[in-house]
Amino acid sequence: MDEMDEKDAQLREAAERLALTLSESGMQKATARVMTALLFSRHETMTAADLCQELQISTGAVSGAVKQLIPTGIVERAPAPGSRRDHYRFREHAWATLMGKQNALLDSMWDAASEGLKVVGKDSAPGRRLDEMQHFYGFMQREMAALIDKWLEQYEAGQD
Amino acid sequence: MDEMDEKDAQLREAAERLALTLSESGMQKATARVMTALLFSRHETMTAADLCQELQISTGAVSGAVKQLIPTGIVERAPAPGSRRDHYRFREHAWATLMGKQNALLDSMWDAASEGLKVVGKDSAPGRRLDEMQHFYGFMQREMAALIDKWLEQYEAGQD
DNA sequence: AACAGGATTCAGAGAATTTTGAAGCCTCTG
DNA sequence: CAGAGGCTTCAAAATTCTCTGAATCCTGTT
Repeated sequence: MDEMDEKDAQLREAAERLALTLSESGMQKATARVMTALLFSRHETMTAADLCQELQISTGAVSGAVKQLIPTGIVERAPAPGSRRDHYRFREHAWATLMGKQNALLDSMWDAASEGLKVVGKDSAPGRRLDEMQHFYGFMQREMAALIDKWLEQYEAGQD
Repeated sequence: MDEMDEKDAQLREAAERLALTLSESGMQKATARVMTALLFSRHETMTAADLCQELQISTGAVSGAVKQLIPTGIVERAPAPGSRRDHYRFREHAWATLMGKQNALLDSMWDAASEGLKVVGKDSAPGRRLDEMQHFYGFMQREMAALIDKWLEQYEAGQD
């Protein structure tokens, strides 16, 4: 029965492909690989040792990746009675959390525009550009937050 | 009258700060600096030489940055009758365009989830995670596109 | 309280990405 | 159609980022 093995290989491959995409958009490679390994894993949770083995990276790399992943809310430590090892798990609603965090960038953009407008006033060339920018990011900030809530609601409702 | 100079300095500083933020979220540093220089510039347009001087980078770096910025729709070549140099300009509605492009990432996420679900089925551990993921990104794809349209409409209306 | 298993840290090696600078190319101009 | 100006390209240099692996720290067990 190596049909299972083949499926596992496909799963791991899909995980690696996504990790590559994510690292191309700025995420650290080891971090992305740990994240997708947990996402595509057959297991409910994985230990640092599991991750080392599966990804062929050092314990230090795993530790660093986890350190980034936990505060962003994508991964969490799972209780594992009777085990001294930490068990990690992909967190439920991680995507909503992740997108919410990205809104911090929207804030930065708004702030930057605002900063510029303190100096120049809307009737100048940079003023016009910054005014549009501020308008855009102000709008996005508000609407994105609402959108995430809307998704959560909708998803929870669908789960019944 | 060095009040002007001081304001210029503040403007450039704000530009550099934003460039730094952007480079921290994955954009190439020179690219980010060119972009913010154009955004915060007092001038309507800038030439490659202007950018070299202001940012203290090589012509090659400017050329490379522009090469990235133009296809993404953030910057455009501006007609400049009587000048042999190319003039670059921050594009109107660049933000909406930019965010639209980022939706390509949402597509990738949806695809990755879909890929995994082809292998495992929703009743497994990875299946449940991937199902939520697919649901989330499918939702976001649709709603984000709508949101950008809504902003454009609203902004155009406000301009009258 | 000493030990053992495991997580974390961090300096240094190594890899990958960026930038430079100069050569080459293209396009206007006279 | 020769020359000048300016843009692009690209190999090499520089910088930056990332990973490793060993030392250290922490925590629960005997």
